[in-house]
Amino acid sequence: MSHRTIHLFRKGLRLHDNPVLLGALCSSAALFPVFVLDERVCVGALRCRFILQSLEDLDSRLRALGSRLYVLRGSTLAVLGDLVTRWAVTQISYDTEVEPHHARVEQEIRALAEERGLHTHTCVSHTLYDVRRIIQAAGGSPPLTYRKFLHVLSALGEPEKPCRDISAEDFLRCPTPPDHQLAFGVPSLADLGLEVQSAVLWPGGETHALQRLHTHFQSQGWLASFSKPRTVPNSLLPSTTALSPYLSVGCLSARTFYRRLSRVYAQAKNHSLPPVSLQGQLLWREFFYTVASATPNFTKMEGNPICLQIDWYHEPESLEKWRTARTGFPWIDAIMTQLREEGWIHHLARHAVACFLTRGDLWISWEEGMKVFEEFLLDADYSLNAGNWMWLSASAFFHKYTRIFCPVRFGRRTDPQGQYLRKYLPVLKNFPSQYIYEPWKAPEDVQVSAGCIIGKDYPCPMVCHIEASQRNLALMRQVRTEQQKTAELTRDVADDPMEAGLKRELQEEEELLEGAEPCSKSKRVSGSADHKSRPSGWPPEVT
DNA sequence: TCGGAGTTGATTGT
DNA sequence: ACAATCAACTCCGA
Repeated sequence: MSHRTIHLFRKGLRLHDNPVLLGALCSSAALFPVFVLDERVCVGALRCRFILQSLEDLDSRLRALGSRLYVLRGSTLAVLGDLVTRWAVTQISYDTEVEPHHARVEQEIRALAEERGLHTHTCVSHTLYDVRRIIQAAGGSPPLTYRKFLHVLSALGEPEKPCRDISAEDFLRCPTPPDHQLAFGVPSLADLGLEVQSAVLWPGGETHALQRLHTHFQSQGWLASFSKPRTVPNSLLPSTTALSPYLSVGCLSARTFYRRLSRVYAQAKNHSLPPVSLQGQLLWREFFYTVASATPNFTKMEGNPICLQIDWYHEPESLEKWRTARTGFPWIDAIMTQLREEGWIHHLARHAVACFLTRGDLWISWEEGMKVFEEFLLDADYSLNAGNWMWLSASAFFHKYTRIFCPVRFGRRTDPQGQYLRKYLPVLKNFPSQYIYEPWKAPEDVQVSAGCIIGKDYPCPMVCHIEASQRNLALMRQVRTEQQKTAELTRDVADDPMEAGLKRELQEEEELLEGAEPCSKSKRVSGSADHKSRPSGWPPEVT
């Protein structure tokens, strides 16, 4: 076969372990590497910068092999339809992705191919396994706990091996047509109307990804003994690999990383295991991809069958304080600052701010937090972001909601001097360590000599953590009791519709007596005024 | 119906 | 630093 092929890059911005591109090259006399920049690529400026850098890198790696990357703007389908005609294309290749937006585009591509009589070439290479195989092996529905997930995987065996790197020879039979003009170059951030002030800590691209990977593999002992809960959320340099941004756009292949870890484990006397090991982290990624692929409305609460239905508060001002690092809790604000400026924060730091926003303190929907993370995280990912937000808000997967992170003590445990806080919140840098996690408790003279008056130079804490978390705990208990009742009713309906009807009437009567609104469709705790009111005396007067 | 497990709490004591 | 204790929820399998 000698096709004229468009290889559509979406994720998978790499030339190592890229089986679809390799396969397409083998069957092509000409191949056009294409990336379509649509508005979804430019959600946040930091991430957009990262993606543009990744495209630049891909282009220069392709150039080294005698090819070029063609970057176009518009909708994928419209761009492809146009290029197919212009370049007399006979085949389109692309990685199969599971998230709804990408799946929709794939459907459109298949329809286009059908209409124009084109070949398509595709398979999965973003995850360790094709998650459809996992779901099949699990009997049709995804496992909702990690252990069960691992159990299902044990029946599937090891993930597929990464394929060989693509070399110049692979491109020999398909030279770049001479019409690669300025029009197909990678645009700058400014071209897209975006601007970023902060320095580049995580330069995008396969080259950087492989360099970072290489550096980590110099410390094989560290890789083998890696244990996630033991890593420190507030170290000044990442205590984990921080390869997630590269994995998220496929600058680094999860299969390559996994395989290389297997080799290290084989050499090590003993090594850590999932869930805490490094391979365990890749399997967490796989876990959330699997569940997300089989759950409708995975990034929403409503219509999401695995998500607890909660009447979260609608408090735009509180949300904005959290988003812009003005909660008054240095631990929370430092993390949000690192997130906004650098685009990467440690997993446990994500726990801290997510718990604070949702079930811990503010009782604001995890969807709001998810959107903020989507805007700022370099590694923002449809499945992982939503999955972890549901986890942390105890909406799904995780149920021990009585375990609430304390926004003062959690950070202090691993950084009692508050170095991390001083770095990201310089306004607090002169506070004595004793007060730096709760500066509002510092006497006036201490505040004066630190050059930072609480309530003026740095905000007062926006809530009383003890009171808020106790109130939220009670709310959560209520939600779950209500939901349990509904579940019982639903079960009864299946058993005995008549009796269940009676029971429901009785229950509604009860609720009317209590002054609660009967709500037959979905049981939610009412976010009534007494829950919403903040304790009067708070925030404390600044003396 | 009961007991054990669930990726990583907080506090207190050694 | 590590262990025991606290107080405690949901799900699942026996």
